[in-house]
Amino acid sequence: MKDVAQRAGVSPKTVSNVINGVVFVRDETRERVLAALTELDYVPNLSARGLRNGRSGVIALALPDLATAYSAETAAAFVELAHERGWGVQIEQTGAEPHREAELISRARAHLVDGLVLNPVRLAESAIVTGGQLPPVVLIGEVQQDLVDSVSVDSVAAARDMTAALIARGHRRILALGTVRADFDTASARSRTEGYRQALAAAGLPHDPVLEVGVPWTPGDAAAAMRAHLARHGAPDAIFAFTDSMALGALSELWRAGLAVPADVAVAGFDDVVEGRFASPPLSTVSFDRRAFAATALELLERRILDRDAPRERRVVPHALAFRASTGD
Amino acid sequence: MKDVAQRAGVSPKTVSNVINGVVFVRDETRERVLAALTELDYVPNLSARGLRNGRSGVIALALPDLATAYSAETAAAFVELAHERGWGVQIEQTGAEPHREAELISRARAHLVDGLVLNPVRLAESAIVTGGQLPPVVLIGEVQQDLVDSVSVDSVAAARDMTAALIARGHRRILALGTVRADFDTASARSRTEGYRQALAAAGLPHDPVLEVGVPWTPGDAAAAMRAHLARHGAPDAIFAFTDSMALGALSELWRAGLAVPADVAVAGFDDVVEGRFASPPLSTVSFDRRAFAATALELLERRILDRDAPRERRVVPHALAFRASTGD
DNA sequence: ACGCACCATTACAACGATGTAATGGTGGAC
DNA sequence: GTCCACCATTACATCGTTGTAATGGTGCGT
Repeated sequence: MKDVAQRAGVSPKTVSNVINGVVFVRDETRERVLAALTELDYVPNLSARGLRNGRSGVIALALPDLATAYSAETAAAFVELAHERGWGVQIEQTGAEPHREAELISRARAHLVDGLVLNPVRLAESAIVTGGQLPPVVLIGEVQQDLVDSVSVDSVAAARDMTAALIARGHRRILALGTVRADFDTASARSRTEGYRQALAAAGLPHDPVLEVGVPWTPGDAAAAMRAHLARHGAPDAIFAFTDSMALGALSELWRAGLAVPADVAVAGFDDVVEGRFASPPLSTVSFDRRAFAATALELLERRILDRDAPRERRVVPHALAFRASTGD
Repeated sequence: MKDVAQRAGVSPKTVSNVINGVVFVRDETRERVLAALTELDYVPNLSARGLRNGRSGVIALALPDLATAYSAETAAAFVELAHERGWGVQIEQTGAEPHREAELISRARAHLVDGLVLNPVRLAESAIVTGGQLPPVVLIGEVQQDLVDSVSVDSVAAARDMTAALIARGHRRILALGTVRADFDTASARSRTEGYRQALAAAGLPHDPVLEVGVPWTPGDAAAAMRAHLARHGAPDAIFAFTDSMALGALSELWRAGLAVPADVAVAGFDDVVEGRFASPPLSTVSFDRRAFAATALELLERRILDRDAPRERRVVPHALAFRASTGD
């Protein structure tokens, strides 16, 4: 900046004023500075700016597992919308480990990022509970917590609705894929299991533990679990996988077993990822507006960054059921 | 830091020395400082550190479209490996637009990121060609260019190998999905189209323009194109989609048309994404080690960051063909 | 007892941008 | 002609950290 100032024959501060659009700059001066700016191909040092005014213009987005289609779509929405607000997005993977979550919060406090959008997996162990100085944080997903803002879909209602829809289509033995298991006990799994059970109860259907298949939320684990289930218990009427990703794994295994979807078994998922839309057959699923979700989270985060003491907010984004061929629609 | 120093009864610089593991610190002093550090819950200001020593410890990863399974797996590999090197990853979406690429290079020069891993889409228009002051950049993907380091898979060979494998399985009319089109002319599309043609020529098979379907690389576009093709020209013997994502779209459309895979039409993809592994039927594809790919890119980037004048390198990561049920394997 | 070497610590400046307060310069009113 | 108001610009300090050079203190050899 010093060089630019010298070239334009003004002080560094005047250059700063031009860059930041301060009003009291004579047109002639401004033009001289702008010329020098482009001639020297000046680029501001954001570390310095960040140091000076306490903002880096970067937020962090932390997801449990980046390697999934769901993460990809979520990240894309956040990056695009954050960019509109002039923010960069630093992306992080927590691997569902609380210590990684805590680490990220430290990083945020390290002023490298102005705020943090965090998708925690377990509540009790979550780093958030450790009071202390919290940077601006917005939680996304099922984990709710008293100290910070959050955005979520009503997973209980969504799972209940989808299960009810399967029941309405005449299915009785509905396998839930991805329910809570001792070694895989997440808030999302709990909500969706809860919704599933509520729908069964409401319809007066028996609750069969065999139909609750606890399994890590990956297509591979889902496929393996389905294979074991089919061998031991035969085919259910329908499968409600708690993520599209697991539903795809289930579809693959059904194909392998020579079972037709939806003729022999109906299948539904959760998330509405693109790959589900183009599955064979296309997957019925719980859908929600990813952009609206991200926009809400960013809105809360910005509010929190501007005012640390703003009242805590908990927003719920509406969901909808998308019925496609995998349930015979 | 000043507070910590005061509490420990030393100067700020000594605190800094303790934090950075400088040798000449008496054990007793170190302990006092460490105690003060934890008592005050000190977190270093990374903007200040970045300003002082010219490194932010963050790199940028720029991909054309974040909302794909391929991007997700790529990003996950980069984030994980970068984290091992102590780097954060800022993620960006270029939308295949050269001006976004140029913008990112500016950002890199703005010292918010120490380097940039860029997946450009078109060569001629790419921002890289505008000489000027370049920050440390590593290109990934097919776009090759003289000024900067790059890592890629040999797409021509890979496409040739896969096409040859389809020919070896007795297929003659092999549809290539995602070939170059006037309004969608990318380096990757060129390489793969080239490899496809080479294999046909090597086998003495005729080159039928009808079988080269130019289409944007998304499952939706692929499905639509397949539908049109099936209606007009009937089913080919096999389909070689230039991404798994398009292959999934094609599978979906074949399912819709009542065509059996692989009995009626064989299908192969490119990328080996998880969703392809669990497609119905599982997708044959061109596979490569994503982690090794990312590791190579990061290695080149680090080298470049440490030495701007290091000789330019162009690395090729090996690929392999994975044959699964979609080609009858 | 003196000086020297060596280790531990400190004072100071600098990284680059920007807020604050002060300065310089111009035009108008009386 | 003088003074004031007001606009444009500048000098200086500051954000938090760390490299450099200087300082202080201890123990050893002679």
